[in-house]
Amino acid sequence: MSSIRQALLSLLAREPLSGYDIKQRMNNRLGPFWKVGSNQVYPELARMEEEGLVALQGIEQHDYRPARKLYEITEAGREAVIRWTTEPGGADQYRDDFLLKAYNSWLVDPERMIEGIREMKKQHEEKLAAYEAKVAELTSQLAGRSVADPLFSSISVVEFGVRYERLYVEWCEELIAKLSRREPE
Amino acid sequence: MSSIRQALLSLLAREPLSGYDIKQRMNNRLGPFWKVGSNQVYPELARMEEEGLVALQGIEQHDYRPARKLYEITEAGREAVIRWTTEPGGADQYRDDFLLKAYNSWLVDPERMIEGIREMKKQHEEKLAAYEAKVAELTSQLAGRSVADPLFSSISVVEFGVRYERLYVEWCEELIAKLSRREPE
DNA sequence: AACCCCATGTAACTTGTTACATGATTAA
DNA sequence: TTAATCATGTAACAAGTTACATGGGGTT
Repeated sequence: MSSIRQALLSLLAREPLSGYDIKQRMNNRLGPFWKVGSNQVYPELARMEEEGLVALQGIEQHDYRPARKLYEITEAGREAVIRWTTEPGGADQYRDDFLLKAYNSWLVDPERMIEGIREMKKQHEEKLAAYEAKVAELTSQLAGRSVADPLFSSISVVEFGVRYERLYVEWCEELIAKLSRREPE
Repeated sequence: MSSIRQALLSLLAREPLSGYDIKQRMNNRLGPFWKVGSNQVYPELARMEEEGLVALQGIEQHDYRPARKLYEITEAGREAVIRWTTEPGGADQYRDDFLLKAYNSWLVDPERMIEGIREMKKQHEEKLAAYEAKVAELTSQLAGRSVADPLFSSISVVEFGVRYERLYVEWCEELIAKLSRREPE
């Protein structure tokens, strides 16, 4: 059930990682695609170690730095991810504050609203550019890979991101067009 | 900050409603677009009444039924929604469990994965049909409305839903195509 | 001098989910 | 008879957010 547990296991199924690594992948690599705090990562790793889903592979100690605890997934852990991945589940509900703001646009001065939409559009354009770059980067690494390589899965996910951001930007443009048609300066 | 508060106020800005009404609108009308439990609605309404954002308009008593408490938004409440709607905010992070499952698709037997994707696709197709019907229904009510009518805002939001579900279905189709190319029965 | 990076973790707080409780009426 | 609808609400739990704590080394 807990989605964070699944997220951690999904990353560890690919390579051994430390708690810090995991946090970085989630918060930076795929942009704000999935954010977590250290409070969620470290205790969850400890719990999963107790349950035998992950195991401490070793501790790296670089002179002055704090110890780096590398975790690897166990066979039980791998089975758990596979079970979760194949088990049927309902579609998640979509939720976005800005849609609620759009729902209130009738209450607000159109010019003001347009400003806000433009700002939101800009943010999604930036994400779009980042995802597009990521797809290009990953695709260039594709040469000579087996068809069962994790890279194929990664690309599909980032491609979703590209489409999503594209949709968002287009929708913003239409909203702006509708509102300006109504209120010609 | 609290998004439920904003959601309640956004609905009450259009018409007086009871807690039960609000729950219905969120959970049924726009499908699982925004789900809430009674535990969130009723206490939040009480809190907002204390703070003067909403006011009890009256209590309906239909013979045997439990009393129905109708709330209306106050001037302070309306100002609060407008303030929130126009204030700048960062893009929400997108989060969907099924994307994480797709990220794990390399781990899993392609045929099994395809089954799961088909099931997910079906669910999104149903949502798509529901949103499309909703857009048609709302559009037919448009005749003779003022350009500042809440209906225009509603349509924009549901249109987002249509596009989103469309994107999701298309992405599922591509995923299936990619996986079957790899594993011809 | 002030801040960011690495790397671990804890504490306090706010949200959201699931289940329960009441109780009459109506539809399967 | 079983379940659903209306209508309010509470209790217990799970998940997520923000802030804090440590501490040396590097960057501006």
